[in-house]
Amino acid sequence: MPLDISSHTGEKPAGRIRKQNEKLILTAAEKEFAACGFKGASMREIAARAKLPKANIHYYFKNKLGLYLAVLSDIIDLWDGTLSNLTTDDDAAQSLAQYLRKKIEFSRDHPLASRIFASEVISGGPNLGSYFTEGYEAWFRSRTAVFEQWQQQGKLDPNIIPSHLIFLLWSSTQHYADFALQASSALGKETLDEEDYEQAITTLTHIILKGCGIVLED
Amino acid sequence: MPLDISSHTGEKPAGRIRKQNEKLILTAAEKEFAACGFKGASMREIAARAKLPKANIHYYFKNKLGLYLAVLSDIIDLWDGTLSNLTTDDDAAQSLAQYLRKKIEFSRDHPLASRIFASEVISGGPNLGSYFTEGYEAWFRSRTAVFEQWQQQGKLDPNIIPSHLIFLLWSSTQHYADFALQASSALGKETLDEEDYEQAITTLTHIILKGCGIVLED
DNA sequence: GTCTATAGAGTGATAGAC
DNA sequence: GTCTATCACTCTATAGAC
Repeated sequence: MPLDISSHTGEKPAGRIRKQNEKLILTAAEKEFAACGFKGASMREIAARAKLPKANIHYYFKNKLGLYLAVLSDIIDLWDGTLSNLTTDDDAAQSLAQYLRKKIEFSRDHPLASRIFASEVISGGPNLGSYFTEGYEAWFRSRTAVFEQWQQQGKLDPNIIPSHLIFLLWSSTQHYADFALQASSALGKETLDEEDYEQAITTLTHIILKGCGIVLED
Repeated sequence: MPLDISSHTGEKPAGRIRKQNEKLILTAAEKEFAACGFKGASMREIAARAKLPKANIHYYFKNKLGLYLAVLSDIIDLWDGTLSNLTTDDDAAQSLAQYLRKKIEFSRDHPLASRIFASEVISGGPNLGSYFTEGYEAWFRSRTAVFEQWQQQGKLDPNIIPSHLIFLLWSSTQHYADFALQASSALGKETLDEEDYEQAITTLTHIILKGCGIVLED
């Protein structure tokens, strides 16, 4: 049971209950949206998963889209702060290796988040609003710029097209969340275990760093 | 208009109409299932896309699941015959390069198929029946065996774990179908063009072959 | 083979008692 | 803040006229 810190933060008990229930609902919604997509998800099922009456969901969240966007924005917040952290100053080898590890650990620890985002993009992003239109290209260019500088400094194979390298970093790591069912089935397991994730990190890091003409000293 | 060959094949005109309508419905269903997932898709919308009355869909296909499975089995048929074609006899460099090209061209030419399969796996594969359970592990092992033989013959870096290399081949190529929206947005385009796909093939081939310790002579 | 009309279950959302 | 009861709508699927 978590420690009650409401008397220290000045929150009303009511606010505490609100946060608890919102958390319950968000967790339930995450599972349902990951399993069924936005259109396929049902508020009835979310309520059942949260073990709350259906009307309570509508008390805390305006409607289905509002709940979905709340889940999705949490996910996008998590997304930021990984690739955005890459800067030119960093050591190319260390940076790439760390990025691959972080993303695979993210796939292991937040598979539902990754799947909801993937479902949304696959279905054409009808609920992403202006996420991909406003400033996305500019942000992406600031990311490719880091790789271009590394290329100019001779730290990265100049034959590689940075944008496609980024797509490779994304796809190869997210795969362990989105296609975990296929991967575990292929390996003859119920779920991927710690060793599988470590082997994924090792193999991906090896192939991509070597393929990019980078040597990681240990 | 396609040439009428029914008098040569012995098909009844009725059979011809059946095939035409089934094709219309399957094409419409493919778009709808890719955009909404299985649960989110609606037979009403599929009928509208096919420009047929809703009841006609049920005349040609038993129910929603039957139609979905028809679409999905077409997709899985397409899937086979790519990785399955890899054999030990082949030249490792040529084989991998060809595989990457084939899969990216597949992502370009059949993005909807890739997305439907991805949606199904992401949502936990509730409609895949025994696809992942019966013989899938054995089939996958026969695929990793090819890479292991290459390793024993010194054609492939022994540090690489074959199963994770296969996951990398899958993920990096399918990404161009499933995440086409994100990729095109990042590049500031409406859709990916021929040059993008060529650059994807070039970059992926370069990184993966070099990363695997394989040199592709041209 | 085609298509209208509709049954019957499930959907998101809300009013109103507690 | 909670939750039952219900509304209006959409869903899949089918019966039955043409």
